[in-house]
Amino acid sequence: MINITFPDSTVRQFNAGITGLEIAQSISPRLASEVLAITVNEKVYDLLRPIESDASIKLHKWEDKEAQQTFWHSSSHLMAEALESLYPGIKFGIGPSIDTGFYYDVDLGDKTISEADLKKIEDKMIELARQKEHFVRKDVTKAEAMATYTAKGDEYKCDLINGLEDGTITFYTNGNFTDLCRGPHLIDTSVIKAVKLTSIAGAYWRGNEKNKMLTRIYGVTYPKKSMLDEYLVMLEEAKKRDHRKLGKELELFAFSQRVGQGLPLWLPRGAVLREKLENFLKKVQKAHGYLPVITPHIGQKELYVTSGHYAKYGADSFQPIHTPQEGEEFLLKPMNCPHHCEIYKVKPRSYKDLPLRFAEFGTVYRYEQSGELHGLTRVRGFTQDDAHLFVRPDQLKEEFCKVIDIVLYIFKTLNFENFTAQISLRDKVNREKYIGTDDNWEKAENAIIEASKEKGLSTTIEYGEAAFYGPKLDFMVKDAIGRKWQLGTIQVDYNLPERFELEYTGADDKKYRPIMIHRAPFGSMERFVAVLLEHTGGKFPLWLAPDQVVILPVSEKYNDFAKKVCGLLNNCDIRALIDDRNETIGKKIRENELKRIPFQLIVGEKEVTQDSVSVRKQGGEDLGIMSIDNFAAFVQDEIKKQLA
RNA sequence: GCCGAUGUAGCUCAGUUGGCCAGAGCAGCUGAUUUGUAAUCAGCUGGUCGGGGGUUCGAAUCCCUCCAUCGGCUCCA
Repeated sequence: MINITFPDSTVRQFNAGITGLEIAQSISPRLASEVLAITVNEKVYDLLRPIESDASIKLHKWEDKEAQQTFWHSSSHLMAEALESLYPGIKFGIGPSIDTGFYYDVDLGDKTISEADLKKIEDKMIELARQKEHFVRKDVTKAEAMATYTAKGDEYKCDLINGLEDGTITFYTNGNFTDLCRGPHLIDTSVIKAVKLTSIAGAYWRGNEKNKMLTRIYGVTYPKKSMLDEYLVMLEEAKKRDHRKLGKELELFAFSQRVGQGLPLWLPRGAVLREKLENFLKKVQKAHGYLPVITPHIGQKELYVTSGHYAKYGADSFQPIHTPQEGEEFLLKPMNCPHHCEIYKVKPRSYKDLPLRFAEFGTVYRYEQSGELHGLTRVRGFTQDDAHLFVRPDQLKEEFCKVIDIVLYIFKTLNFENFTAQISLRDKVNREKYIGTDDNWEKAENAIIEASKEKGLSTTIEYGEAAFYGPKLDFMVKDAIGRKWQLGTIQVDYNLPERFELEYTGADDKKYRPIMIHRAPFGSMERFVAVLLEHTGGKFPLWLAPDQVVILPVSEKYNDFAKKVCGLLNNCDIRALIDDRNETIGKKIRENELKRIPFQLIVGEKEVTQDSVSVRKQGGEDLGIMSIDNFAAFVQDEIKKQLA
């Protein structure tokens, strides 16, 4: 007999060799029919894999990530089986589950596959799924595994097997398809009811651009047709919210081939939006003791040689600008920190001066590969809401906490309710790519971990994700339709103070080295606006909306009254404008609705007589007739509430 | 940068296998209308069909090349 511990800590005894499915059956038939995977001592198992010794377990239904991963991983094997039957001789790379769905990398030889072929593959998958094919696990020796794939002529699988340890290799078979695979898998294919192959793309074998490019087929499957439909609706919604589309429609930003790819042009409405965001953050920063600084867009090459960035990124950057006479070399600044270090150095600093917090909305230029550019989220010229804090070692944690406070305040104000923080540390093994001493790294990593804990953040730790000069804390937000975005970042840096020989004088009159914190709560103005657009679908909070109120005269007769209303509102710092085109009121309402202007004021005969306005909220809600003063007070009150 | 796809008026899109002067809706302009909560009517203007080169009697359509965009990959200080 073995002891099985359940998530609620109860312990029950079973015969050794019991399976997850049998445990579920012992609880209820319903559970047994819904369970998709089981975690045994932190490892996800097949439901039919025997459990031989004492273990703590958790059964997973669809709602659990573990169940979805198993489901999608099995789906990728199902797709592979369909592909093999439709394209004999096809070779397989890897086919994992991903956040939503799965993919499989395949080598079709001289055949090609296009979007039009996906339907055929989907149909085949459904056909195979209905045959209730069991996923059968089999332990194999390394030699056997190698022999199998050598015979099959699949060099990718051979490559994978080479990297595996003998005794840990397993095959899984479903129907006519056998795959090298660690598992786990579903019991059989019959639970896969709905299939959608979403796209095809090229992907290098093992992610290395020197290797052959394979064809990657993406797909997603669900246990119910309705779930797939829901997912497809979400995708449609995401398309509608695409910031590139909204940015164009709402006239916020544009790109010009003549100006250059990846170089956004901010249109008047976008510029207002951006200015509001900047002012909002400036106010918060002022309250937190930040000092504004301004630095040039270029700097001598020597500056970046000193900072170490030139050695690391010089070759992949915009190349130096040469002066005509003296042969000097300047670089477009790829970051603001070296400039801020020089500001630190303009005079001797005392321990009493610290922490020093230099803030700048600094525009930087980075040569991103052309295939990487994407709307406002990945550009070649962008403005960071940057600041560098120079602190004493005893202030590090406290300052870090304060920065977290600012980030949290911003997220709250902009209604990002769902966020997590990712702590990025050094790779555990591979350490040659990082600069700085082990001792300093450890101190910095601990400061981040402690500060996050103190602030009660829900964090994940990623090894190997740190910047080359220090560990960092990144904030990931979930937008209105559940997609994850990385926004703010806080980074500890022991390296630049060293390279720039930054110092302060201690109470004992000795010289000490400050620690630097890089931080950008928005990340960049471009990226933040993009995420905000997709989060809100273009319906910005009132305080941010480029135009807050539009006044719609019912006919041209009321234009003068509209002007008076507009003037009064503008005097109250409310951004109002008049739509005095010679159009029907219906058309004006429609078009201003589409511009997502928060309030529409309809003025006609009735309003003029009563010296008042009829208020329509974006979306159609009728707030009735109000005096101009009351409306202004109402708007100001709403804004105050949003910024509280 | 790599693989694949796309590029027709300011915007969204038609344009059969190469064949008269390249089309529509919206936007813009002009006029009529003076409007009450999501599109008033009419007329007009607007295009080197992404750029360049080629094949052909003839190219938006076929080929080459460059550019840009989109989906991925790699990358992201």
